[in-house]
Amino acid sequence: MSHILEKEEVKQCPRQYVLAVHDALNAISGKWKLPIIASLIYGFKRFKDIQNNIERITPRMLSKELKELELNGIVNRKVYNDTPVLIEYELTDSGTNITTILDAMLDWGLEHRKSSLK
Amino acid sequence: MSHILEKEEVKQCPRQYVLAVHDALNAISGKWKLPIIASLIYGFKRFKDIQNNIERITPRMLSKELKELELNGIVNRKVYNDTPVLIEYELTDSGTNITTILDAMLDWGLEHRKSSLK
DNA sequence: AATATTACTATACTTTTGTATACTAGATAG
DNA sequence: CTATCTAGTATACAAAAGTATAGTAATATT
Repeated sequence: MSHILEKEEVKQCPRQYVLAVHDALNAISGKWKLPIIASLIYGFKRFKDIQNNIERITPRMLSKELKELELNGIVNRKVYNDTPVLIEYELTDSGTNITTILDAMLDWGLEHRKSSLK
Repeated sequence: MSHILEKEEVKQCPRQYVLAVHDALNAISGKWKLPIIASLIYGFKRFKDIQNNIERITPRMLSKELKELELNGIVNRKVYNDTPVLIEYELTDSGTNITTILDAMLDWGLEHRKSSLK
C-alpha cells in the first residue's frame, strides 16, 4: 500500500500534507516549468541559453517563470557584477529533487500508456 | 561556439518519456482533479456524493472534470439502468496508481517546506 | 398537486495563463 | 557611427480555466 493511503487513513488528511502536495503541484504546473527545470538539470545556464534550449518560449514567459521559480525556492539566480553583467540560473536542492516527482510521473505515464492500449 | 556544436549538445529525452510525463501532468493539473481523485480513493461514489465531499465545487466543474478524467482513463463511469437511473464513478487501475505520484509530491513538498524555513 | 432529489446542462461572465510584437540599457565589435 | 549581444520589459491581445446562477428531465415523496 502506498504512503499516501496509509497517511490518509486518518479521516481528514492533515493540512500540512495538503499544503505540501499543493506546493509540489505549483512547482510543476503550467506549460513551461518542467521544460525550464529540465533544461537546468545538468547545471547552471544563462537566460539566453535556456531560451535557445526551449523551442518557442518567449522572453516574457521565461522571465515570468524564472521569477516564480526563484520565489518558490526552485531556482537560484546568481548575478556577477562584471561588465558585461553575467547572470546564471541554477536549480536549488529542492529544484534538483523534483526529479523524484518526475520519476514517479514517468513511471506512471509509461504504465498508463501500456494499459490504455488494451 | 559553432551552431553545429550547439545543436548536437541538445540531447533530447525520448519522445515516449515526454509524452508519458505530459500525460501524468494532465491527469493531476488544475484546481479540482486531485480532490476528485482523492474523493474516489476509497471506492466508487455518485455525483452528488463527490459534490458533497468537495467544498465549493460547482456541478459544472465536477461534470467537466469527470468527463475529462473518464476520457483519459483515470475514472470509470458505471450506469445502472434501473429506475431511477444510478450512476457511479470509480477510479481505474491507472487512477488508483496516481497515488504513487502523490506520494512523491507529498515527500518532496514536506522536505521542501522544511528546507525553506532555513 | 406541490415539493424534492439526482445527475446533470446552459448561459454569461471573470480570472488566469499564454502569445505576439516591439522595445530598452549598457556594453562590445567592426 | 552603426550594428549586435545580453538580459530582460512593455503593451496589447487571445485562449484556457474557473465561477455564478439558473434551469432541465425523470422520477419519488408528501
